[in-house]
Amino acid sequence: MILKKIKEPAIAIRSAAPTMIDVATRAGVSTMTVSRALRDGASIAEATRTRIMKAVEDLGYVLDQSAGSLSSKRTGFVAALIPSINNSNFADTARGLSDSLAGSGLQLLLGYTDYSVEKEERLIESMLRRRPEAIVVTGGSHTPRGRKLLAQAGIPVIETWDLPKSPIRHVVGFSNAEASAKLVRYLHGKGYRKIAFIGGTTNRDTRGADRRAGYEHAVAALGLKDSRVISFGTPPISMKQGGEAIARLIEQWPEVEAAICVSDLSAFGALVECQRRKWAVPKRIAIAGFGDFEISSCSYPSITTVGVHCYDIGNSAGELLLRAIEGERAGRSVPAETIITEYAVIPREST
Amino acid sequence: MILKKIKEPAIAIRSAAPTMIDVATRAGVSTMTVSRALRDGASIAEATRTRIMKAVEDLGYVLDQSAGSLSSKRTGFVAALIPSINNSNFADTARGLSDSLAGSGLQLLLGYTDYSVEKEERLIESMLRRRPEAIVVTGGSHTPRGRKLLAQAGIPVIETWDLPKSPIRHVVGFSNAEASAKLVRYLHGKGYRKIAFIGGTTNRDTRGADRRAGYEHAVAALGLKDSRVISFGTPPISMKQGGEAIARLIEQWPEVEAAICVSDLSAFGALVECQRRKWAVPKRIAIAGFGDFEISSCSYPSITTVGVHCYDIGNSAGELLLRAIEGERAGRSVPAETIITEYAVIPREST
DNA sequence: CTGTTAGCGCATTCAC
DNA sequence: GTGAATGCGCTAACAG
Repeated sequence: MILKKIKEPAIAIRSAAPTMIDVATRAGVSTMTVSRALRDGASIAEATRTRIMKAVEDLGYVLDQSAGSLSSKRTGFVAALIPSINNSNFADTARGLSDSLAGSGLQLLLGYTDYSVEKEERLIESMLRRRPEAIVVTGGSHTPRGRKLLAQAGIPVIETWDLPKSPIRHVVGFSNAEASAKLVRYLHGKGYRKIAFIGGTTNRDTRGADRRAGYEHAVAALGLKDSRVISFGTPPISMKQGGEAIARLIEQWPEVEAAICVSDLSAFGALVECQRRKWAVPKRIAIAGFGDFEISSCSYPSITTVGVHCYDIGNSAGELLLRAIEGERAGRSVPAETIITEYAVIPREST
Repeated sequence: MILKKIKEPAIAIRSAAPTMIDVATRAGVSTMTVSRALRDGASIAEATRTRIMKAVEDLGYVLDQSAGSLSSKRTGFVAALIPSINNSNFADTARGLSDSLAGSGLQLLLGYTDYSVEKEERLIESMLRRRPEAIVVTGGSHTPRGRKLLAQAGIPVIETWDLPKSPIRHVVGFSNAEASAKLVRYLHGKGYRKIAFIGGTTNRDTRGADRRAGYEHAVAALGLKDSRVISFGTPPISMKQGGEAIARLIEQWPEVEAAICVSDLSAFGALVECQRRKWAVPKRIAIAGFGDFEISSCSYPSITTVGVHCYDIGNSAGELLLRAIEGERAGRSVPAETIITEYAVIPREST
């Protein structure tokens, strides 16, 4: 893995970083004036400000925000927990969140739970130690202690990507079960009757589990007698696993006409496996995914999926959170809000 | 005249979060003892500790780390800047970094530059305000001020994903130009002579620019007279753009035999476009990518690429940074280190 | 527009 | 094993 290491001699250790006092002394003002000059919006004589900025420049001074936030009781942090940083859906949500925070002076503290509520609990605690001004979590499933920590944190809490039965406070999400059911009904409308579901073995990915539940519910509601569920591995689900799963599926239920995969990544893996085995898609078997990843629009054939507006989930959460923070600051009581984001079946070539 | 502020009794309804004083009072000890109990390794009577923990539990107390770090001068932050959170290569690096930090008590402060050195400069400054104990950046290109900020920060600086000519301090990376050249030589060895390069129009993505430079250098060195470069769009490069680019390539230089794409994502887009247009890959045209994304091993045909150990870059950076932090704490002078990570051409079906 | 005073909540340092 | 005094670097609140 590591090819070679090159070491160079060390240089002298530098002296302690300059503080605001150093800047104030050099500019011949008080620290308070420096503090004002460094924020925008404060009324400062232009000459004073230039003098201060010069001192800042000369000394290479950088404001210490941890000290500032101790005093102002505003850390400028917003915490967000997502299951995985390597999943482009959640990465999009993080981007949407980050974008809506840009300009507010709030910085995102990102953590990933690896689809584990235990790891989430630990992360919640370590995040709260940083005194974030709001916290965004993925999903509505938490450990009892995690839930308690969130509820007692005294900051806006937003659960995303789901519609929890008893939300902690705010929610930005959609029903994964309903979205999945909608996909089943779409396939049914296209004439497919023997529809299977491919997902993970565990319920660690609660959204995946909800999608499976939605599938089973819809299949039953449509009077399609048998539900066919193939389970494979633990999240994060990979393309490769999707390929293995579809092979197992066809082996187990050769009559199957369509397969819904828990995400586009596994759908793509399934699609490619079909191509390798010369099973025509959608003729021999139709394939649908979930999430509208870039790959499902780019593959050949392109993959039918459910578009879930990942970016918007993050973006709306960010805006909601800004409103909530501002409201609490102004002493207003902020009502709990649930924002239901849109989703839509996107028909493509694979079905 | 003296204004007297009367403090409300502790029994008052307090919406404010409990502090260590509250815990200490409740447990009948001093704050110092609480502080010790909350860290591991301190010598505390077991009975005292249990009493304190009970008080913590009862009050729902959570340590305030921003206050702690002001006093201890250790924030527990490590800053990392990556170009994009939506690129699985950089997400892998972030994961590697985060994993190597787990257990050290250090928390990752992630920022993404959107491939812009100007945005990077702003991020460097806002990160430094948080007084991270080390900072990891992607690449060796920075604005002059960004570079100066990094150099003067007084903390370990690690540049990754590249081998800068004059590094700021530590480096964990590889030569993108050489890796790209190696891919050219591999294709040459397979008999290809008319080799093209597909990349972005700008030099914003400096790693992409290096790969193009490496391509041109290798093509010249091998005596392949013409270099064929197709440029499209700005980073982040998408699959779709790869598809458009290959169409333009074939139109412009119909004789072309092989195309190297700046990343696997554009390579995949190119591959799919060829399939749509019934251009056999690799028969009509061979395609190679860069980065060994999951998709290049999963697609059909699978895509020849350069594997670059993204996770290891982050992981090694994390370990290096832990050594450096520990060294500086111990007063040792830490020599500048350059860790060159491996890369390898991974031959697959597309060439 | 600028300065003074008084903490923010914790950990360091030294006592005991 | 525990406590008291002190200050980290900054900003709120007020005075001028």
